[in-house]
Amino acid sequence: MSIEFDNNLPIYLQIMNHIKRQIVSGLLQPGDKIPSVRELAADLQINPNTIQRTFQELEREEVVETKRGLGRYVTSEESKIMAIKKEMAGDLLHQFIHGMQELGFKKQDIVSIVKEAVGNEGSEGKKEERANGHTVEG
Amino acid sequence: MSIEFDNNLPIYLQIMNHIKRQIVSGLLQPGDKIPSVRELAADLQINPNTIQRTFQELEREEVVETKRGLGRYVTSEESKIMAIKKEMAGDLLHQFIHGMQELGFKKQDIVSIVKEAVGNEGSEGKKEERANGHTVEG
Amino acid sequence: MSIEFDNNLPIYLQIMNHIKRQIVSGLLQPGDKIPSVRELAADLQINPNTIQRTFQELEREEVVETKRGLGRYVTSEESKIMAIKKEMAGDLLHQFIHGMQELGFKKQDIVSIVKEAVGNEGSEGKKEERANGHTVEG
Amino acid sequence: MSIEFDNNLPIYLQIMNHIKRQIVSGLLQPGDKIPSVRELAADLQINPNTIQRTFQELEREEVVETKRGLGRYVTSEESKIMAIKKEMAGDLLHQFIHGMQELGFKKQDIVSIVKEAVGNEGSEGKKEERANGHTVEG
DNA sequence: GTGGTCTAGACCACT
DNA sequence: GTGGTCTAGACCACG
Repeated sequence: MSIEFDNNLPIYLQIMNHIKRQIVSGLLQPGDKIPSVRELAADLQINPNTIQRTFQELEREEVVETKRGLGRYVTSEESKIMAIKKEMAGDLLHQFIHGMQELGFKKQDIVSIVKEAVGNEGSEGKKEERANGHTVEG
Repeated sequence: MSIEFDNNLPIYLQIMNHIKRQIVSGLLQPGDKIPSVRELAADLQINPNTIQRTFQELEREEVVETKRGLGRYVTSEESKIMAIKKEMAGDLLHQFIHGMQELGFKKQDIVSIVKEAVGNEGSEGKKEERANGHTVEG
Repeated sequence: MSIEFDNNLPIYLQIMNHIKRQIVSGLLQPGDKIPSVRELAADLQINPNTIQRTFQELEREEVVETKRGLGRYVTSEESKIMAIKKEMAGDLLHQFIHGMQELGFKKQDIVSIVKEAVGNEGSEGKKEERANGHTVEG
Repeated sequence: MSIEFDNNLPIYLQIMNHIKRQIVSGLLQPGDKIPSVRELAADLQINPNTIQRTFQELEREEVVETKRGLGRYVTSEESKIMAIKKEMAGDLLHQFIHGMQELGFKKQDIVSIVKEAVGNEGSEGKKEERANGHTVEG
């Protein structure tokens, strides 16, 4: 596990999202044990306090649950996980479409840009090569 | 001009993005004068120093230029503006597709979700209700 | 650490240059921790915000890097430091030679003036007395 | 006449220096008439107030003198001009040598760098190409 | 403890 | 009027 951190967002939020994505995508299954604070802190080179905060928040959102003395586990309520998946997907979708429209793109532009992009984005590519060459009316 | 501010992101960054969107979408044309620090500060009820920082960063990105004693102006290099549009669109696109893939969506899912969404999103809707239109299997 | 401040140039720029010189000359080594904002502010009797700005600019130039919650460190990329050394030396050189030529000095004059100067400048001397050693015909 | 302005220094100072250099280098001779405020302002696209200030300062330094109703003229005291030349050259020299030493260059390095530079700098070259290829111990 | 942001209010240089 | 800088002091997030 490794994360590229973005300085404009609190680290604990970034780790939270990372874990939520792992759960939602099935990489972490309901009921799975998640790493301990110390373990994850060492792994990510992050202060344990920050990890602690991450887990607190995840618990508040009922994404993970603590079994005293045993460790922390992904919630086994699959409906909860589905709800999170919908929420996260909805956020991404809205942010994208709304953002593109603010940049002046029409709905049709957006669809075709996405179509084109999923064709190319099989291999990840460096951050700088992202803004690929399709041209749209100014 | 009015902006809904979101915590978690510095105000100066939000105003920066807002102005960049106005430029990229054509609402502010190349060579246009942009509001003065004091004017915008009063308008948005934000401290002038924060606006100053906003403009300073925009200048660093060569989006606006200062004419001493006269005010600030949108860059007249249209190629620069096009580059920013591409960059911002590319960022949105990457963030969306990458994010959706991390959530476990396949490329075809993504395309169809977008298609469906642009059909419904004529009316904006509150932030929380927006993910409801389409169903996704786990 | 103490700096003689010159008006006409912003303080934050003077401190920036001072730190860059310390790095380039080896006084601060790659990877070294640099003083904290509050520490340096107290040390130089300068407002912390001004120091903050100094460091922010140094970071933008990739001369220092921030470790969240830990402090700021001199970049460990030595090639970056060499590049800055070259840039700063090149600036000084250009400014000097260009300036002298604008004053009407020929290339040979410039070389001999420098030769003569390095001979005498072992002792520093006050700022005003320094141009007396050599005579130049109008 | 045209000047590249540097944003970190007041414009009137930059114009002052420019004129002083023209005088010192002989481009403007003792007793020559200098352009009027309006003329120079139009020429440089600068606010007349700024030019006015420039001339005031030059007069304070006795570099130019006003003949009422006739215009402004370069001082005819050649000794004054020589003094300015010495002062400006001394400033340049000190700034250069002192600066290079702060960067960690030894006196011998400085001399050889200058020697090398005057060999190449016959043609002016863009600002970026300045930091030429000679390598010096780290 | 660290840096990051924001507010409030001031002074300056330039047009 | 404009932007640029600086001070003073506050709050927050992170470790």
